[in-house]
Amino acid sequence: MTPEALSAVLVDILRRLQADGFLGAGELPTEVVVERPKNREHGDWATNLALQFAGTFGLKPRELAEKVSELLLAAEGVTKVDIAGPGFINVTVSAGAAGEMAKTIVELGSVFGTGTALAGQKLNLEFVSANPTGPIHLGGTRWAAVGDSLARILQAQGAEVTREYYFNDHGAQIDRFARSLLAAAKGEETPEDGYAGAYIDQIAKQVVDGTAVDVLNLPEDEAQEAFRAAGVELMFQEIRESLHEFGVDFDVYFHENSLYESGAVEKAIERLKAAGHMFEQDGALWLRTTTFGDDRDRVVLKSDGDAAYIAGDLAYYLDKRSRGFDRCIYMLGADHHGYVPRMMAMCAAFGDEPGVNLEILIGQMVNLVRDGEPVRMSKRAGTVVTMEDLVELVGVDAARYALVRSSINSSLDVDLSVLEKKTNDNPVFYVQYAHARTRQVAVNAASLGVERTEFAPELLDHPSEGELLAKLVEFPRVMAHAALEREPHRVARHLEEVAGSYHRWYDNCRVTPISGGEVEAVHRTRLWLNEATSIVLRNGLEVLGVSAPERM
RNA sequence: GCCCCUAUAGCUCAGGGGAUAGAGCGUCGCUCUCCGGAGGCGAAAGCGCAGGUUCGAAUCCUGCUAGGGGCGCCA
Repeated sequence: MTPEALSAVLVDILRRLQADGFLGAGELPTEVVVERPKNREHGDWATNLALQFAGTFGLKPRELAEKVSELLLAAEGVTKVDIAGPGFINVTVSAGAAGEMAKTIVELGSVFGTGTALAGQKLNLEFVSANPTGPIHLGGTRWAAVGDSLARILQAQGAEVTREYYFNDHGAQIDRFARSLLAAAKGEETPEDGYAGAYIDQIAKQVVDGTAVDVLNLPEDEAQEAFRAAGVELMFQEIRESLHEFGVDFDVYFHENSLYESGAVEKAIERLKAAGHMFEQDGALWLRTTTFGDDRDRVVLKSDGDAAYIAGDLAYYLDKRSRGFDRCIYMLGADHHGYVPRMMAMCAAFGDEPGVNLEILIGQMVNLVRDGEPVRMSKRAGTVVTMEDLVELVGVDAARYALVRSSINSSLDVDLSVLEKKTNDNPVFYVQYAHARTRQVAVNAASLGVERTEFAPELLDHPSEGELLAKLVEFPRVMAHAALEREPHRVARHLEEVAGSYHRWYDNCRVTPISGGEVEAVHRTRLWLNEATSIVLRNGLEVLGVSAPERM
């Protein structure tokens, strides 16, 4: 029995009580909260409906609870109903009713855990968007892991999702990057405000080697342009490759520069002018973001005529909307949170609804730690950790899992000393091991002639089976919740619980008979449960971008 | 000064207003007669402080303290 089914039964009971006159006039809920009690001894499911709705009908919670309990006890599959505390209703279902889910899950297979919570929505999810002036660092790596998993989770709820990377190949930083490359190629010192590091030397060399003309002897500005064009392209390729190795492939790599070349920036500005949201002051053109709650207005075109960074964002947002995205989700690092009010103001200035058409997720920083002591990331000290470094140290699975299993609202500490030891104290192994175990149990079962030829759910009556089933049944709700709240870490945490329940079950209930024993119905039935667990772990790991190994 | 995030076990982190606050790692015991011990069982150990709302607060609100981040005609 699923919690949804139980909820429906309870709603029906309330309706009957109202029809009978036990409940007076009042609005009935269309669904009620059915939860798994923390304490297993309280039953399989619990509902607080009596506490929630008794007041509506002028009853005491316990009065309502008792009446509901009476009727609930008659429902199919329900074996016991208790009232606890102020009015909780605890429900125990028969082993058969609970066990039935094992078969349902197996039959649903990869579909189990998907839903329709976001059906029909066309979402644009922009994440990483790291500048093409260097490799992706630890912070960007976190957004890659979280963003990609979120995309998968949103898709599993029926949303049409486009993964997008905004490529800032316009502006002063790119000029600095180009000057740095040129200086490196000439063997000169890194310019002030420039970029340094082994990768700069490498790319500089690649540009020199890959260009037909003698770039080093071109006039300064032409040489810089040559290094800009070729260097950005090389950096771009490198970033794309790193992401691909990490299991993250974007549908769209959007080039900021294209917005200027196509005239989209001017059009966006014209539109805001026409709407009366722009004004000139001190020789610059401003967007009056204070109209929409920002704490100060923002310059769009600087007094020297150059565009400020936000100019590109205006055009970019309009571009996304014109491509049919109902909702544009941006993932930004905490160092850019101050950008949120002006973005929301921009959204409103275009006549859209902030928080709906434009949604911004702020992720906190990743800190580097060594032996418990914070380490400042510094190129000079050699403590910069890139996506590639992390993958090399711990592998994609462990890296992605570690980065996705925490809420983005919390800053994350990554301990270098732990990574360097390549220890196995990462929870990903706990989950992966459970999956591998389900597969090996299946292999073993097959070799001993245990098959899923029959299914007698009432035999799944061990407490550890009830616990495991309850965890498996919760999976679709966890997935839906993760999608709606944009919180992929919930899936990882749930898998850890499933793995724990599975391990406990494994220690208590054998799928294959001990040597010499007969294969019985209970073994064949347990094989269904083993398979159901396998499916949940696999489906969950899939959306996290982590492999589900057959063996480890 | 203003804005955002955070404060939960020795460490890293979970905890959609509900019952006895959880996991991994670490520490200390126990557990292999047969499906993988990368497992299981048990123990010690915790909600920063002070108010408020509520039948009920780790969760919501206010203040304080501490930590991280941000407040450009930079990107």
